[in-house]
Amino acid sequence: MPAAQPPLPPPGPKLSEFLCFALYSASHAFNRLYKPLLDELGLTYPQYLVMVTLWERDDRTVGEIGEQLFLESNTLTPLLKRMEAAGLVSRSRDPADERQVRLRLTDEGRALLDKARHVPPCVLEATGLTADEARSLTDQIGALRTTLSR
Amino acid sequence: MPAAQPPLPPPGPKLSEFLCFALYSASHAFNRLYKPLLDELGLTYPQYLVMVTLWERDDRTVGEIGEQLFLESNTLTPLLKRMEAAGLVSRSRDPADERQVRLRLTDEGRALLDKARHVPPCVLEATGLTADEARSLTDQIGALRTTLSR
DNA sequence: TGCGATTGCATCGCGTACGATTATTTTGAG
DNA sequence: CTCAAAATAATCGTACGCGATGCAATCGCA
Repeated sequence: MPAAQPPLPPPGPKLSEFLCFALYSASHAFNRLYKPLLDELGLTYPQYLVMVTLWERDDRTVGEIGEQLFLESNTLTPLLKRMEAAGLVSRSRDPADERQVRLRLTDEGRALLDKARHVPPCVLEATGLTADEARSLTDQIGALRTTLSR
Repeated sequence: MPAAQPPLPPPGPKLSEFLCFALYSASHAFNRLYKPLLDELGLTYPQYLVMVTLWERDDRTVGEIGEQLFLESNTLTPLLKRMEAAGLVSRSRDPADERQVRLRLTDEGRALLDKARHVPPCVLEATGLTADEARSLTDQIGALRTTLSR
């Protein structure tokens, strides 16, 4: 009769199988890739995301930007102040509703768009994906985020 | 003859099409999902990842853990000190190579595995994905991370 | 109209991330 | 065997994220 299996503790989960860890580590890998590109623009990665939202549509409130980026004012306020100090945006209370702060691109902030145009193709190339593959993955992950935040 | 197109500035990239932003925001969404689950264990998310690596194999150096998690000692050292203060791990110089610090689970740290077993299935359920779908997405993103970090 | 509830932003504290630097130990070429 | 180079953590400064809380402006309902 074969020896009984030793009562090894059941194994824990394997790190490599964690979807959350794949996202976490890939997100950091993207950050490291962006760093040198954004250093040339004087932006951090979250600051770059704010610029993208403002290049899409200018004159937004803190809340609107936060809705786009899934961030709260406790993160955005200091970040936006640094961007204001860097001369990229202006922050001013909305006269029609003094609770709101409106963000507007300065001329310098608007001009940065042209210097930033090479970034997305450069990043896409580093992913080694075709545009279609990247879009598909982006959509899958976007759908996942929507499911998670419920 | 049709009017000439007005010389609108070419549009910037759309945030929703950014793969990096999908990863970034989904990663944060996972963090928010994990928070209440890990609060019960007294862990933060990166600390949980460290525990997962140690549950897989105990008695690792800071560098080995960093290799698994893609983190450096500047991030890990303070994090591990907090885990030591919480009584989950011990930190001690390797007598055979005094440069290295070896991390070992305490009894309490080992015991936490059982309290943590419900977390992965709970998270998988929140993703709304089947195990196969989750595995496929994990593999795609893992491959992407490998490509990016080169 | 008055006033409590809500909204929108700011502040504070803690815990990551990470570039740059430092200190200590080990390695290895000559 | 020696000493410069490499390896390994730790330290420091800056910038996120975010829970908790504070504060002023607005809203809504009696």
